[in-house]
Amino acid sequence: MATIYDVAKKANVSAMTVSRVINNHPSIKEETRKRVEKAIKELDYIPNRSAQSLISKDSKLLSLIVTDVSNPFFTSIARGAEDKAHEEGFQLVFSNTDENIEKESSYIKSAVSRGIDGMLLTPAGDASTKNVEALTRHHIPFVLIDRDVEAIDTDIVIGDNVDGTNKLLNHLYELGHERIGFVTGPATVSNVREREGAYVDFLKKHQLPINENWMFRTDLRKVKTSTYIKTLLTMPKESQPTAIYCSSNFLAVDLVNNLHVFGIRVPDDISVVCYDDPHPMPLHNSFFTVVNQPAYQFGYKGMEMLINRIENKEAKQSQKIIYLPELIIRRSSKNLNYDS
Amino acid sequence: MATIYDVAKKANVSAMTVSRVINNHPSIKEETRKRVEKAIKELDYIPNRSAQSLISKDSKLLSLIVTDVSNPFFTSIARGAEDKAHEEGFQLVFSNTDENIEKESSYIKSAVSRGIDGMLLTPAGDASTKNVEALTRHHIPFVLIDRDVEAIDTDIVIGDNVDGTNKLLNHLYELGHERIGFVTGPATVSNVREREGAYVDFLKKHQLPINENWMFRTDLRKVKTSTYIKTLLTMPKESQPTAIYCSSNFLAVDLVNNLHVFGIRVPDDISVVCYDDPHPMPLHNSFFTVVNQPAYQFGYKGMEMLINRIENKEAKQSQKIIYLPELIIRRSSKNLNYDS
DNA sequence: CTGTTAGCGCTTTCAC
DNA sequence: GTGAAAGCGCTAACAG
Repeated sequence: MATIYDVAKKANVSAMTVSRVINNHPSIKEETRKRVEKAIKELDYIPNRSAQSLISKDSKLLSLIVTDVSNPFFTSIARGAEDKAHEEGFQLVFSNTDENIEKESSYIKSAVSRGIDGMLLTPAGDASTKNVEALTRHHIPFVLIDRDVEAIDTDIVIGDNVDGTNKLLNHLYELGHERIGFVTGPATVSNVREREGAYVDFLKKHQLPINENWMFRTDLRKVKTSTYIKTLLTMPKESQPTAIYCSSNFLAVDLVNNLHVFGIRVPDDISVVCYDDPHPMPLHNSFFTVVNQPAYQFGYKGMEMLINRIENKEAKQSQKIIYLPELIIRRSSKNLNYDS
Repeated sequence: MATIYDVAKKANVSAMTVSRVINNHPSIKEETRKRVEKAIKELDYIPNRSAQSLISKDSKLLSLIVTDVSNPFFTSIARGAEDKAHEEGFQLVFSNTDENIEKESSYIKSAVSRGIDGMLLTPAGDASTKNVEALTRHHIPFVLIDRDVEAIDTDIVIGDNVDGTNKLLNHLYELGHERIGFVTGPATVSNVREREGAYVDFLKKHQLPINENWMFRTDLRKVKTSTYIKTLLTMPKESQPTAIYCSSNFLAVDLVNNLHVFGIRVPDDISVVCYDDPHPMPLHNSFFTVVNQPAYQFGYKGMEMLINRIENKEAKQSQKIIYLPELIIRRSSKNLNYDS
């Protein structure tokens, strides 16, 4: 509650001198600084950032928007982002859009009104383009994470979806799987599209059967894989897929749980692999065969680029950082070659 | 970049009128409001929250401090807290203390300087008392989550550590375990202390052996359970514990991974159970037998109490909400009774 | 090395 | 119903 004037009065100096002490201005006599610091401590004075921001136009506040922190993938991104932000003296406001464009829009607006210095964003979908305009109009730098959006020109940290898909499918293929299903999200999300494209390409390249009924597209929020399973069960055994590729960890968990409900065992009856580890603290006996992305790095590196943009105001070439995912073979995928 | 004056000029009214429109003040002629809203839209005007906060003394900004969002337990707390905050029109700044009192102190200071309206805090330890003083001095309401700190009088959401410990130990006891080890964190954390106390009480009550060497206390951040395992291995097989109770999920994961390195199988050679689920999206075949707390509720309810405190400024009786944990029996605990 | 003045963008208070 | 003046807490720009 104490203001800079209270400190000034107590230390017998002007407010300006107190301000200089707070901001470590060099030209302050040692003795004066001591006196001011004493007053600050005695009054328990903490500078008011709102007042500071009003003048300096910077807030040392950053915004992090993801679709859902509960997802271990985004949790790690958040942690990486916060670590880097903290190193550089920034703080992070975080929000979950739940894949909802309107929610995203309102979060972006309130971030702008907060005077944030920059934003790290996992766009909810292609429609994010118009939401992001609010940032460009207000000259607020931002960096995209995990998902690209056409027509948005800025730095981005992203995974190689073709590489990841190939690693996963190749693994299944080597294990003898030929009928491979695909469970995925809405096509308005770039990495969903890319994974889907890579999936189709892989099947074609290896002349594996492509079956519309083996593919299932669901809302990333209200996952309903049981519908999918029911469809599969209408097919004769020999035309059901022997493996399913899920384009996200949430989907895979839901799928495996539902398969279990139907009495279908993984991997004995069917193999399931997915993108992004559902196990945030991998155990030696973790279940899922996955292709894992360096999520912490996504956040950390993205934040680094963001802060860079903030501190070097001049317009510069946009960078795209592409991380390659890593295949982790575990227990959810079964080798068909040794089937008796 | 447009200010309230730009809007005022464009709409041919005073800044005051614009302010009234923004804040939905009733006494504004419909036609004026329309005109102002049009100008706002055209100029893409977004009110400056710093300027607003400077006057109104509220920021609609809340602070959430946990030790580490990466831990699924805290991830859920964060998600619950953010959901409630969003419902009530608040935004959340989040920080990780990594169990570090100094980091906590600096985060609290910068939260105060931001003019946050309140704070949700998982205290790093008993020493948090002095950090929290900064909040009381500045009349900033706060609510504690998951860990109690003596001499801090405020609302708190917490789990019943005695109940949880008993559920876990009782489960082991029924399975025939009598030599039960304990891996835990620093005694400066309230729930660590309570779980430890309950552990000792349980053993005494059931006249089970208490062995100093079966107990291991480690730093919650740099977990080194391999030291512990080495100690156990120096003992003859028949005086090694048959089960180990870990007071947190991180500890259990580290322990099981290290046991595996030493060629000790869980649960075949030794059972391991723990507090708080390490599996954020539980699978039907998840590994750990745990006692699980409603982490999302911790965050949601804590936020509810916090906002309540903020909006009813008068001092009121502190509330303590105690949630009972739920025992989830899975595969990491083995029944000794049917041992051949 | 330190102080004075003015003003950041907004809202409170009082007029009209 | 609307506006003018003053000031929230701070710092940039100048003075001394």
